[in-house]
Amino acid sequence: MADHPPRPTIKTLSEVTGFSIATISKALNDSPVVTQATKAVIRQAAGQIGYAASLRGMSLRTGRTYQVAVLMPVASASGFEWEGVDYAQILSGIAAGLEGSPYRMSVHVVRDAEEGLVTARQVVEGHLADGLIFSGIQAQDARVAYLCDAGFPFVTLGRCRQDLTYAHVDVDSEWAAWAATSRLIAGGHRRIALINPDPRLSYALDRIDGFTRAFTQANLPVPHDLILGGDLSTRFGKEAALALARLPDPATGFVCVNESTALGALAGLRDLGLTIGREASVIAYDDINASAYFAPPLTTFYLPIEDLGRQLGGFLLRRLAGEDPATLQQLTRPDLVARQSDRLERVLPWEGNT
Amino acid sequence: MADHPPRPTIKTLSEVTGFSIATISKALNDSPVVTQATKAVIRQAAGQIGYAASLRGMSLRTGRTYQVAVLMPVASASGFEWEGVDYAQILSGIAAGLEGSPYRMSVHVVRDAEEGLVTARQVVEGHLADGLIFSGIQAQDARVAYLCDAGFPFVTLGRCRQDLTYAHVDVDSEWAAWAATSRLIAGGHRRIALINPDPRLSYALDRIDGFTRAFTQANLPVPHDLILGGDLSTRFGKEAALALARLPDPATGFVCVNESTALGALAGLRDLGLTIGREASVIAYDDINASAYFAPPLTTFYLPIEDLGRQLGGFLLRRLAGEDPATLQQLTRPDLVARQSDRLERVLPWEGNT
DNA sequence: ATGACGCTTGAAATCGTTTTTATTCGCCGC
DNA sequence: GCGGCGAATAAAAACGATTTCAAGCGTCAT
Repeated sequence: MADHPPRPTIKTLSEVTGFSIATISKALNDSPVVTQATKAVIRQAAGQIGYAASLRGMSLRTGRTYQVAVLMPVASASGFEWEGVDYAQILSGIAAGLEGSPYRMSVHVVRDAEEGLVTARQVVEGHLADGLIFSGIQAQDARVAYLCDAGFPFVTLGRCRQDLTYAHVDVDSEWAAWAATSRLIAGGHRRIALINPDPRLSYALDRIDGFTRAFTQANLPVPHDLILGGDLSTRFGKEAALALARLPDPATGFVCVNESTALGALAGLRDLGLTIGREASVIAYDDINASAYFAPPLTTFYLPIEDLGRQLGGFLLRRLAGEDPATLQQLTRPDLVARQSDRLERVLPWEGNT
Repeated sequence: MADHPPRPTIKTLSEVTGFSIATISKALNDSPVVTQATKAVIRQAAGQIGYAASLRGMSLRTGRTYQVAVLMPVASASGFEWEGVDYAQILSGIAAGLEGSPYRMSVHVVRDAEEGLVTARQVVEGHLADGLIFSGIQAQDARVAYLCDAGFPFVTLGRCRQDLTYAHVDVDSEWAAWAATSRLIAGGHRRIALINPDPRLSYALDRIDGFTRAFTQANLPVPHDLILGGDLSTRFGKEAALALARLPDPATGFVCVNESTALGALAGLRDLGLTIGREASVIAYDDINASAYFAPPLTTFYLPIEDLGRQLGGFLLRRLAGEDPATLQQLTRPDLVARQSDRLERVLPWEGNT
């Protein structure tokens, strides 16, 4: 079809300006060995003919790719169930964090942590990218260990429980679970369920820790029998809530890992004829702002994941610039968004943070 | 940190086997000029030392990048509102469609169609990828026109209304809107609202067409005043439903563009004290299977978007292999998933498809 | 015997950069 | 007047592949 004029290379620029390609290269990379006057001339000419260095050529010579690889987990639930994680927002955040840099983002879909390790290996050994971002960190995470060992720049969303120094961004799940549980305890609940993700995930353990702390602080026994782990699907939320509300000593409060499980829990409790807010309460960690429209609107702990993505991108950029990973670690607490009743009849004031 | 042995290049392989790099290259690319015996030796050696061609080198020489660029629209609604489109599923599908090929996927976040055009230009002119995939097609779509003109391989999710031949995958929105509207008409509704996306989008027009056809087929006046376009957020769904249900001659049936607007509509109608299924009915196009858990569960038209993604990837691969775009066009009808009542008191049997 | 012709393989050019090393040139000091 | 030096630029090598073209070498016809 339509063929374009060949795009200018450094050679074109060399012919136009009369300087050698070596000088051009140095000038454009702002090397101190070339005079200001020359630089000015070359830059002007470059702008004139619309020269932009070929990433291919640069890449071959320098070994850098100017790409950042993101390992995107595919929904782990079967049958295209909604899992309530808007990964697109994370990607959007990462892209925003990368903005202004020459780095582009490539996405590798991975089904689970093992496949993530394989892909990470391919990226590192095949030099497919200069840095890596991934999430779904497990308590013992082989990917983190591998990348630390390989000395490859990466940032994770989540922290593993191994003693390794690496850049990461995380939600303070221990705190969030503690706060949610405490709130339900203050609301009069004693039988509180924790609807949790896959127990291999590091933040699943964090949430159990926070859940446990809330009970021990209140001098109450920890209802270990009410902790259930599964995928993040609405279906799991519903099944879990049904099972827990049908126990001989049923759960009345539900701390859900995210909005899709919370939606499921609401559906399950409704099916049992329970009135949410009176006979049962649901509280969730919220990342997509949908709980405000549930019936009833839910009290949640909210943290927009796009912000996390932006941090991930920014951290990786700084890591690529050589910054020490020990300084690139961040833990964020979500905000409480109090909505419809998450208390039982005996309503007590809630004590605030920390 | 730990430094690896340098990974083998074609030169290493040349030294190992004794053949020249030219022969190696041809052998590995299965060129007919090299004997089977030689090929076997070279392949064996390649496997032995774990040789994999450097994409960088290949890319520089051939001009191909072995990358597919995807333009991912960032949520158009402000404030991280949920828009009910799980773009990650689309990406996952695309990756699945690309599987087995050497192509990798790079994602470019775009805020709107104009930015999409700019990015498409960059991709084409900067040779950042060999093919392009994007969605959010407008009736008059500058990106489609540009890419057709440039002769650059691409596949879109959605069709524009210009007379251009290009590869695409689409949902039959006209049919879905017709079927949903007809179903509500058959259920006794006369004041039916269409909660639609941005009217510049091609499928927004398709939906209006289907909506209109349902009324004209039933010899009823088309309620043009009940067509509202906006973003895909739950907030918009709620606001639209509130406005439409408060009219002097209020809407009783609601055909929603997706599940997040439907969730909003339910919330709005609930706020007005209306009982869904009796005083008002909501029906939606469904892509993430969440409506089953709404209160009440919604009747929807369901099409898993991951399937669409897979088609997109597969089509692009065939397009890159030189296939005629005219043969790479597909229109899929979503499946009706009948759930809780979407009828008024006067219940009529629904007439089936077509 | 010799030249042409297949058939297989090798040498060299090429893609567009960066980086190392070499060259040019003016100037200063002795 | 000449060697040396510093500053600026140029030349050449390298990155890792593909592709064009040449070379070697039997075989066969003349």
